[in-house]
Amino acid sequence: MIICICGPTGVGKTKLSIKLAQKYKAIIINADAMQVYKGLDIGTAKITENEKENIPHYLFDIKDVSQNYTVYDYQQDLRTLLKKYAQKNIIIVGGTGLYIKAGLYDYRFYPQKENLNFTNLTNEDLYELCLKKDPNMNIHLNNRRRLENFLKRDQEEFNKDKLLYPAIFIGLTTSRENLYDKINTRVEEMFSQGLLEEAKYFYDKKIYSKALLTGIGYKELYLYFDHKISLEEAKELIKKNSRHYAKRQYTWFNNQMNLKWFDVNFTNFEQTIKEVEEYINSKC
RNA sequence: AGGGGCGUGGUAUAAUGGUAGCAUAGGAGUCUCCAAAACUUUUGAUGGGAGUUCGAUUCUCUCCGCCCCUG
Repeated sequence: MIICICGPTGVGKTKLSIKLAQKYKAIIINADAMQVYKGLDIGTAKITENEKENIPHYLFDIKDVSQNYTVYDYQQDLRTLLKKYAQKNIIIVGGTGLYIKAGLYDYRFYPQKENLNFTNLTNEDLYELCLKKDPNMNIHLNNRRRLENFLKRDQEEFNKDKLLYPAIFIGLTTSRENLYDKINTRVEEMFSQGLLEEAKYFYDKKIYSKALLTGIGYKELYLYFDHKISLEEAKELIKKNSRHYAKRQYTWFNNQMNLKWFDVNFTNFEQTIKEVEEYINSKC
């Protein structure tokens, strides 16, 4: 049995994953694009060793921050584990919708042509080339990254909505107001737990990798260390970027995946667990 | 209390006696390897009332609110 726990950042996915793993004697697999990196602990709200309750956790801390990790890598890693532990109960938990979908659904990745150079071409040029390649492509003119990717890859048709690994999809949610409140509080907590020092460690080592320049909580502090913004501004920016991120997560989960949503009861989490368990039991 | 100044979307601002603009926050969306990413789209405003005027957010009066100075 595969249970997949989704939802926006800060809603309580990790907590639920432990409870369900205990109940179903399951292993836990990470589905968060940033928690794969070693050392990004406080800023990614990664589960601590103590909190793991001796439950086996996979795909956490598997990469050095200076390494790049992509959705393609994740798909491979996840599927390897799904095969290896096919006889076990598995809980996949994380907020990176694309990773989850690419892993469980029929996504196919093909090698890209590295010899192409688009630097002399305008967006309009790229757009024309894309249309020539496929008149039905629907990438927006301004989305240069996607246009370039589209030209770098030749791919067969496939059905991205075909589920290869049947799973029970659980979505945790709460009111937007409540969630934004949680996010703001959590950022404050991260700072009191030492987020600043965590980021400074990598900054002092002059590591400017993808993980640190795109990870929320790190990229903003890098701006602070570079004296581009104040600490207070960095903190507010982290909160704002987290809110934006949560919003995009909702858009993805609502429109790209089919989840069973559960409204989290923060004052009585046991109640939420009970509801989720009842749903899982009804599905198997 | 007296004198002066200022009130424009949630916030910060622009402009005008004739369709109130921009940014940001907020909402919605797209989605095949940077996804904690990239991109698209959109709801909101002239403090209240009265007057002058064909027409007032703009000019006048008044009330309310905020700020500064004096006491």
